[in-house]
Amino acid sequence: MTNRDLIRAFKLAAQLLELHDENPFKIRAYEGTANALDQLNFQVADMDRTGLPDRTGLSKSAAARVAELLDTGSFDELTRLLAITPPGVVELLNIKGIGPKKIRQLWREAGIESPEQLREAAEQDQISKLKGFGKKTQDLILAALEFTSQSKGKLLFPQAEALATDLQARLREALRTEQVAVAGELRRCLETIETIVLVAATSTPDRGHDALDALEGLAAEPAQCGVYCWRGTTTESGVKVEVHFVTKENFTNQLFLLTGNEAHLTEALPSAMPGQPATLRQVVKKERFYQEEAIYEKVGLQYVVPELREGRGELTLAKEQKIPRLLEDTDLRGSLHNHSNHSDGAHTLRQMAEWLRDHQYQYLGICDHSQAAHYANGLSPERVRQQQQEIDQLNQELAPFRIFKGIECDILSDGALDYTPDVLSSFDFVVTSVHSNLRMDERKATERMLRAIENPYCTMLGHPTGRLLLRREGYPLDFKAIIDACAKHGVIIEINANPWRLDLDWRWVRYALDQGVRLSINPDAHHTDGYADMRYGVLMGRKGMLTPDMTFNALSVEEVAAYFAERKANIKPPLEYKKSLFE
DNA sequence: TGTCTAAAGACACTTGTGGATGCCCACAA
Repeated sequence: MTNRDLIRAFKLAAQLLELHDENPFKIRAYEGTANALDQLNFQVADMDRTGLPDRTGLSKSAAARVAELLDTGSFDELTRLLAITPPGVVELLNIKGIGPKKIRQLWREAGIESPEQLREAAEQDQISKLKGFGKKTQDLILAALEFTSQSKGKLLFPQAEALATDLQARLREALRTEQVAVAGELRRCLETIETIVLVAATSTPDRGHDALDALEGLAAEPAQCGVYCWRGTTTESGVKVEVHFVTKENFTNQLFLLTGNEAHLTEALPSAMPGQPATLRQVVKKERFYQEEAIYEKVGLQYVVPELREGRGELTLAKEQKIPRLLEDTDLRGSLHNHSNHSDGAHTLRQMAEWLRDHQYQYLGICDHSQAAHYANGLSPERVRQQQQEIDQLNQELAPFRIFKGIECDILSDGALDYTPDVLSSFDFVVTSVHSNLRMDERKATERMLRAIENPYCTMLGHPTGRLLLRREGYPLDFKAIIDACAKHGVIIEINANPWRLDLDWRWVRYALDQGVRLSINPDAHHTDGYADMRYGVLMGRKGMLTPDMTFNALSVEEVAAYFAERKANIKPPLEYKKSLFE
């Protein structure tokens, strides 16, 4: 059981207490425990139970509940609360936009006990008639239900990858072959995965079937299966699994056919002569290959890596040998946009810096939350000053490693930044992000963001849409206008590498590059473990053909320092920005 | 629930915002 699981349990208990209208202070206490656990920089499960309160700073009874969770998977109060709540009502807690109080009312007054019943009632216009609800809330509920149902049966890339790796290992063992490969969406590194596709070379597919049928957590769908194909779903997430059994000789051809999307495989080949195969699929149907490179070579194309096989113009570029050398993990020289325990991170500045230094990176950009983000312990100007002093000291000690003074500055509702210019000018760089008022329409959201981009102190745009994949839709934006403005004002755009975000969406990367906008792979790490997410950002960049020379944090520490210094030197504060005319 | 000051009982809520509804609920990390 990870800290995440513990946090989830305490949050659930708090929500259930609220649902049952219990003591508000008790609710607070449970939320407090969840928050306290969130701040820890070690896994509670690894610790000696008797030392829990001392090491975690939790109260005795909270620590006892944590111990109970670790031992039994639940605690008394949580078990009691779950027992008196219909499972469907617990499910309602996952719907964005309605909280425990509204759910209590839906349950007690309208007898709604599941998302399905809620949908029916909303569709029949019954919800809008309840006290405290109206037409808008009803529409919001329907939209949230729709989003939740669309997210069903899908996994984030890392979750799907872990599952696929496990399946791959099991199949390798069962079939006694190394030739088991991941194909499909996962091999193309899509941000969310609906079907996990594997290809296995074997002359005994029945053994593969037996192995898969015997796996716990996997349910076969016999109607969809054949001798050479096993299909089913994972019981926990509902994500589909598809395993294709092929002969050794057909392995490469099948892997190829099961990797590229339909558009990639059926796009007319730029060089096709009459009588020759007209598409990549036809090429592979006609001839047997042992290397994917040979397939492209056969038709005079540059090799196309799997993550580019989306049918978005890559074949035309391949024809002209114009697919660039794509960004790789090892190109990154530093990590910008990370948090420390000054705001809501788990590690100290020193820990965040030393981790990067010890892993051969040259610099850290620290971007704690700005003052408006109270919920995340955002920094007041005074605390900004203290943090910057600490950074100065650390920089002396850790040189040539360098910590850049940054901030994740909230973009307020009207597009203004969250500090006065004199505070903003104290940073080396400023990442601007939206964290509040996420339900704007496209016009308003775009105007708000444009105003932030035009602000001379804005160095970089953070997670542009605010989306949380499978959990929350981002606000709509006119991306073209946003990217054009970034080009005009020299603003870098982040690819937030947190697997929940992956925002800027990779589908806009090429447009940004074409406008000359540089991108930065930012993990938004709140913990040293979070740095590992940079890998997902690199994958998204690659899907958009991001090159090392257009990646801001592929620059060396000297280049980054020079860039920040020059940009700052060019800021001419407008008259009204000055604190006093007599300065 | 948990902590504090005083020995059982008082007192404490990240916070600010927006939006929908009829005065409060949900959300941001």
